[in-house]
Amino acid sequence: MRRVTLRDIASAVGTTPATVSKVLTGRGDGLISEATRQRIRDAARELGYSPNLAARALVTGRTHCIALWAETLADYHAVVANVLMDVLRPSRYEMVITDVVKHPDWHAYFQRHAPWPVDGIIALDSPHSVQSYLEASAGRAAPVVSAGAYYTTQTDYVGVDLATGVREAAFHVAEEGCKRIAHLTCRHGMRPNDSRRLAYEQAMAAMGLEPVLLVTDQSSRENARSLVRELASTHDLPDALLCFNDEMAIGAYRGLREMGVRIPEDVALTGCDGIPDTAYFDQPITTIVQPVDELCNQAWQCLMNRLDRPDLPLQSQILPASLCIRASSRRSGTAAICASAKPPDERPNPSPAGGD
Amino acid sequence: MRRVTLRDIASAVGTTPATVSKVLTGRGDGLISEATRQRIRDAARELGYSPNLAARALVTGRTHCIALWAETLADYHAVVANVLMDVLRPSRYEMVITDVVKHPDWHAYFQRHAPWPVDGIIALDSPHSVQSYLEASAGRAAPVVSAGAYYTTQTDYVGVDLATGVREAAFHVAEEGCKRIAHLTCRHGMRPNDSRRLAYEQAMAAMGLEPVLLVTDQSSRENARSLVRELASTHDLPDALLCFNDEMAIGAYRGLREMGVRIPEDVALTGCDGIPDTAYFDQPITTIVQPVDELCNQAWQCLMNRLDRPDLPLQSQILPASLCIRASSRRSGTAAICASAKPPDERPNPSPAGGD
DNA sequence: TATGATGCAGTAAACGATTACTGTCTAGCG
DNA sequence: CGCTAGACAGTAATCGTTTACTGCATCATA
Repeated sequence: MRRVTLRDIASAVGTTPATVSKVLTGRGDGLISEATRQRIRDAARELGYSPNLAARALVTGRTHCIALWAETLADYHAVVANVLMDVLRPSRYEMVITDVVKHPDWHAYFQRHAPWPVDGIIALDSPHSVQSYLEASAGRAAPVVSAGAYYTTQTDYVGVDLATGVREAAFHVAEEGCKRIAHLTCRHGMRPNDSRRLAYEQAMAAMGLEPVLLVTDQSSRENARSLVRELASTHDLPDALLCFNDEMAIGAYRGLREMGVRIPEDVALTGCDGIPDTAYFDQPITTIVQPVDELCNQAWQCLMNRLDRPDLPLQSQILPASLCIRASSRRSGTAAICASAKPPDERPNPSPAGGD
Repeated sequence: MRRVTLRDIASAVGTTPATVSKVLTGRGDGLISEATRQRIRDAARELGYSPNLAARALVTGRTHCIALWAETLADYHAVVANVLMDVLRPSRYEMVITDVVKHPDWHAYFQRHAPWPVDGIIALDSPHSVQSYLEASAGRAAPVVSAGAYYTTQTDYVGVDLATGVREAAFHVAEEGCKRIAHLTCRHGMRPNDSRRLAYEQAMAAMGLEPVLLVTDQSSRENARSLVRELASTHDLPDALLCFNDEMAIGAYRGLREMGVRIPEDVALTGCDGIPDTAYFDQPITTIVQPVDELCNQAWQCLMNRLDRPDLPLQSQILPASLCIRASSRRSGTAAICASAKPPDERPNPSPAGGD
């Protein structure tokens, strides 16, 4: 069954596609009589018309679709993706998600996708993909807004200041009586410009403590878990573990508990990002909460601005993160100190699995 | 800077857009001389050409884009989305994600999107959206493959048999000595055709035990948590809690621990879906593991089949799930019994937050 | 009765690709 | 020399919209 087109409606009503287009896009308000408008709308409904968005995109140059670039859809990234969808919903924009990082050949990928199907891109913590993209498409690219913890001057940027949170975390565990405070990070956290590691080292220096860097290959739960198990079996554990992100904190949590290590009595534990999961453990995990709602809203607004006025100077802004102190790092008996003391997943979550 | 088009390449090489198109799409193999082909390819690279996919889609009728409909991008759904992206990657297809459920006006939504930008749709546990879609678009729709736990005869279907898992779970906790075995579910789980609840009731009947249904409004962690806390405070707890899904199990876990209830000694706990999180708790949570890889592969293949041969009869298949028994339900001292004894997130997870 | 406004709707040219056809040129053959 | 086949490339229609422009009544005004 062939799709219904403007022409079909036009001939049903006895008019032309142009008129139908004007009416259906709402651009015919002073131009087409109310009677005709009504007849066209009725016919459209009756025939089950829906526009061919490819044709529309071809002529308008807009697809009403944006891309989210993230390395994966798990964990923190999934949280962001979810919020971003909430932000987009009223806007009539769709979102295509690409795990840029996993694509074996960026250049080929960009060659194919530089122009499409998106009007713009929000790149979450993907500085290298962005750079690669900008190079590959030399000015002809859909605009990019970088978001996340990695600063860039090549695109609009909405960042989160995790460094302050990490410093606070370091001081906090010190106040709780920890002496040997380690930073559990990964290869990426070891890059020269990683703000979390730098903040950790800074804080340690300020307190006159020796920094201890524990580095895994990737920031996965399993990597953190096995590293911690190894440490525990050689009795080489620090008494505080500040983790690169919540994933690593959760892996470390499990590793410690498996080895019979008590949290926080033997080892105080903190994560970073503020994903909901951290709140549900026997000892809820202290974490640095990212302002995800704000991040998504700002990134979206920024992108819309850029689409409206492509030659604005590059914008950039940094949002604050906040340390949420929970049981995993609290040795003294003080009460919870946390921006959001309750589990952070109070975001309306309307339907159950199998729902809709 | 205007985008580069076929015409630009053509005039650079001194030929026509048609020829360029043939070469660049690989359809010019016997038709265009090798010399010309080379010149065209060089020019394309040099000018930084990338095709306008809207134009291509308009004439070919294919967008090389599919939609994933899910209610959210968290939890189990995020796991599926992630795997699906892995499945899609080699195929040169993109994925747009829509949380159909949250759209306030389905009909309006479908009116806008029925045709686009997708060649097909994979609908994860979204029976109502699918139905609504099929009605709204009467045969003119992009094909849909339903996936998940809710059976439908209106589209191709790749399902997962959770019922068997639930029965096994019920028998398992009974064997562990539980007498008062409750099912913690939500409004959706109470629908007449919910296979999990039915399986639970069946198993209870088979064992001659009284079924106890605990029902929350939605399947969220927080709902489960508060319900369980209430139960604990009125000393009305069962000694086993079979949860609708892992979300509810995790919420229940937290609720129980907050109230000082021991798992599994006081209450044995099981979840459903097999999301990685369940493996990291002090008492790792028994769960029914969905074969997500298989699910995604089959759904994708099914969709591709349908696109190739639109008038094939509807296909449907059911995949088995498997009970993964962990500490949260094991009262006797037996060893782990689990298809995958290790945490289920061994799927390559190449990069850390902030990576790329 | 000319003269513009004004209100409505049609005309036709894009947008950038794909593709069925048509055409030209050369070579080979009888 | 005439004819055909094959190799190569150009022509032009098409996909379904949007939109700048033109056209035609009708009606009020000078």
